[in-house]
Amino acid sequence: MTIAKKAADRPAAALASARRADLVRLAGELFAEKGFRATTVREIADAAGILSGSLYHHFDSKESIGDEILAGFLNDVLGGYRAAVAAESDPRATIERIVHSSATALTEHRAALTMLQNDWNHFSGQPRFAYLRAAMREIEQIWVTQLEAGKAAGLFRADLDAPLTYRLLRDMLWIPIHHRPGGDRGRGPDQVTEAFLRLLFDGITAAAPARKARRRTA
Amino acid sequence: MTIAKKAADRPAAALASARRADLVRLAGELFAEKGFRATTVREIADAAGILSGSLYHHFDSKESIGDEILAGFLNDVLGGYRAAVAAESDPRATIERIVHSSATALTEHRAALTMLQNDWNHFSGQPRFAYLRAAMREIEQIWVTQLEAGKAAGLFRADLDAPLTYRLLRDMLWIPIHHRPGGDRGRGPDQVTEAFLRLLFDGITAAAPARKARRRTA
Amino acid sequence: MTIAKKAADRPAAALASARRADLVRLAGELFAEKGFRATTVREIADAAGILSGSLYHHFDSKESIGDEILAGFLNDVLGGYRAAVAAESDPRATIERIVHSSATALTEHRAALTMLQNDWNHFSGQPRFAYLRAAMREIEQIWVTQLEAGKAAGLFRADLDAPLTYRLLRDMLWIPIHHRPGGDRGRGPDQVTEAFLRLLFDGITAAAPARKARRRTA
Amino acid sequence: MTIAKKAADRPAAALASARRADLVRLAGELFAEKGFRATTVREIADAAGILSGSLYHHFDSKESIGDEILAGFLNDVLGGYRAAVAAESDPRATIERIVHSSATALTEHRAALTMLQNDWNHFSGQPRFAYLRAAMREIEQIWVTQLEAGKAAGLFRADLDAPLTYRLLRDMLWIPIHHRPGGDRGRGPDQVTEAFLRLLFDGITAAAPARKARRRTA
DNA sequence: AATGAATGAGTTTTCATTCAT
DNA sequence: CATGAATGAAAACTCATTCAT
Repeated sequence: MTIAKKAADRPAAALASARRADLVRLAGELFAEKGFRATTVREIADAAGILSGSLYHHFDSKESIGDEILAGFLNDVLGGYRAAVAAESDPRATIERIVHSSATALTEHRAALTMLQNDWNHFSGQPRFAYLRAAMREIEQIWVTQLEAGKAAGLFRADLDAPLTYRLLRDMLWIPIHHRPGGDRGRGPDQVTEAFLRLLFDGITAAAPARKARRRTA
Repeated sequence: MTIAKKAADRPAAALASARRADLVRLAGELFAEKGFRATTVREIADAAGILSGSLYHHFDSKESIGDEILAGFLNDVLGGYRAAVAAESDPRATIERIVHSSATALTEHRAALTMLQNDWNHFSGQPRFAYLRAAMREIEQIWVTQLEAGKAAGLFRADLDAPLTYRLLRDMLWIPIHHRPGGDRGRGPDQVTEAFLRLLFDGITAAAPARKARRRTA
Repeated sequence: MTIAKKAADRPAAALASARRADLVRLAGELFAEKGFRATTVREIADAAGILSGSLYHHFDSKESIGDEILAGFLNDVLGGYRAAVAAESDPRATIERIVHSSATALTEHRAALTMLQNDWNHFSGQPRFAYLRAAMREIEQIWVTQLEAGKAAGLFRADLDAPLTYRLLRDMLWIPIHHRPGGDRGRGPDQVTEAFLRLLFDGITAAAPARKARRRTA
Repeated sequence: MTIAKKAADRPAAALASARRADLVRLAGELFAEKGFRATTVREIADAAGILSGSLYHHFDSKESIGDEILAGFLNDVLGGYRAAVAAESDPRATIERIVHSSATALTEHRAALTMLQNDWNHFSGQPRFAYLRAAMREIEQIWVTQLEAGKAAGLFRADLDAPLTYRLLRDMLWIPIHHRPGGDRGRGPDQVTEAFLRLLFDGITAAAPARKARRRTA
């Protein structure tokens, strides 16, 4: 049920190596900064202090480094989504769980996000990365399901267009980590996540204390 | 005060040329589909039915085509923002104006959005595209100003973190056009815009008719 | 019915160019000398007096140069075979026609032979070169058919194993031109072809005028 | 007078090692399938279940594996040729001996043939493999001598061009084993060899019924 | 305005080989 | 004997750009 590549095709040793993990992390940092395509294997090798050809001792292509990073990320994210759904709370609680777990996954996979944002076109077209589209479909389906359930339960607005709302939300979801480290003076991921949930549930409008209507008088 | 390149830089004929405009549009469509960097000048030339070298009769570089597209877009967008602010209504009305004008600009400049999303890193680093960062700063400043004003006027929640809210919102703003044409069965740009505003102002929670309070997540 | 690639996918100009034809001929000479894989694009470019990258203005890959050479050759060869069969003479005359036309094709496509001999494994595995296998099958089938017809007509030995005989013959067929130019002092292609036909029809044994019988191999 | 490398060059242990012999056999199988150059040391190592670097404990280069295989093969083949000549029968019997011994050698050295066919250019240029050219010269010389002797004895056609006939024959000689295992339903090496000799001596033409008869009655 | 040919700097990738452990 | 990591040289290919015609 997981997305992760089977280790079978290459010697297991290659996948386990500590050096290899180092290189993936290193490459990830560069991808996070400049995007996948814009990062050359030479740059990765330079950062690792080796020659570019030497990378191919550990990976059989640049793509496979990307694969490893993306698959790991989506595995984590989907894991969080599925766990949230499996907990079987009410839709609002489920969404809260989802958002919190996403924030965690994002924090631990900084590179994957940039890669998906910058190079989505590049990856999504290749058969090798078919799982990207599949994962996106599953994520959308979970959101839409929860939003509809919330409507049915009277928790969310009855006039909510669930698929459209998901679309509107989608990119916002990626934001918490998009903040450059140190770019958000004094606000940690938790605060950002809370602000997001607050915005999602309640919007920005102040609760109308004395007025009957929520809408303004003009 | 506008961003557009001075016409003086290049032969007036070139700028006036209908062929040139055609080529920019054509290139824009390709950029919208695949991103700026991922589109080769050969592809643009192929689409135009000429050889790649011939493009350099019209433009002195691929970058300058991108420049033209982005500058035109940001000019429109900033125009809308400034007009909204100049109208001097209350913050909520101003924000509505901003969102509506953004939706219009986005519809007319499909290519620019994809370029900014996919190739932001590429452009934002170059001095030539310094105006991109400047425009983004102006846009952020206008949003933050309006959000703060709304708080001061008691329209928006007092606990709103304006800069953070803007960040959360930002990518959502780009969405309306991101929908592939025909991808949103039956929903036109207007409906999408309305849904966005509704989400922004009120969130997804149903108005609690009989309940005491709606209250937050913690 | 021909093997030649449709010109449709690339601008017709590219296929027609005189320069392009020059380059194919040039590459062919190198392939003939050293084999396809053993020849680098740099060598081809050097021979043409340009940089290796410039070759890609004319071809989209080294493989496609090989494709052009091989397809042209097989087209000629198969043309000769089909014409020989269409002439509807007796099998011996048909085989003579086939051998003569093969000798001609070989003389005009020196490179193709070396490529097929040295790099058969390389090409025959790729889907792009599926026509190679198809052509070989057709050639074999024509030979076997003619050999069987000759047996039925009493022209060829009744104990002839047609498929096996073709196998034995096959490589011999390609030889006439394989002789390095100047390597066969005084013998032109015609003499070689005649010697081949004589060997094929009569073997090397002298006609036994007065002797009783000559033995067999046990 | 043998071609085999002097054992003195490398530690006796290495030559004696059973593991080493295994590796040569293994490499040979891969060479037979894909050719020498097209087979990477990594593939050989993979097949042996070790890492590519570890091969260099047994051989000092990939070339030296090829050397071992080719030298062994040519040693066997030349041995057969020389023995056939030393038997001092008539030319026809000598040729029969040669062909039979070649067939045996080929059966036992499948890899060597593919290597010579695919990578002749690669090897024949190197000083280290000078013995290849020498062996080929000796083989040709023996054939030509036997053919000429047969002509002088009135056994072979007086108009036979001996060097040219050898050239025509040459590739056919290698065939018997070239048949993929299982590719020749029901025909073993012996049958193939007989068919070859029959073709060589008598050609494919049926004995002319009304003439005295060149051939037997069947 | 456009062609056709080329440049040149860069890209990913391949692979035999070396060597400290 | 073998590993694991690396080298280094060369391979095929990409692509924005130039320029004489």
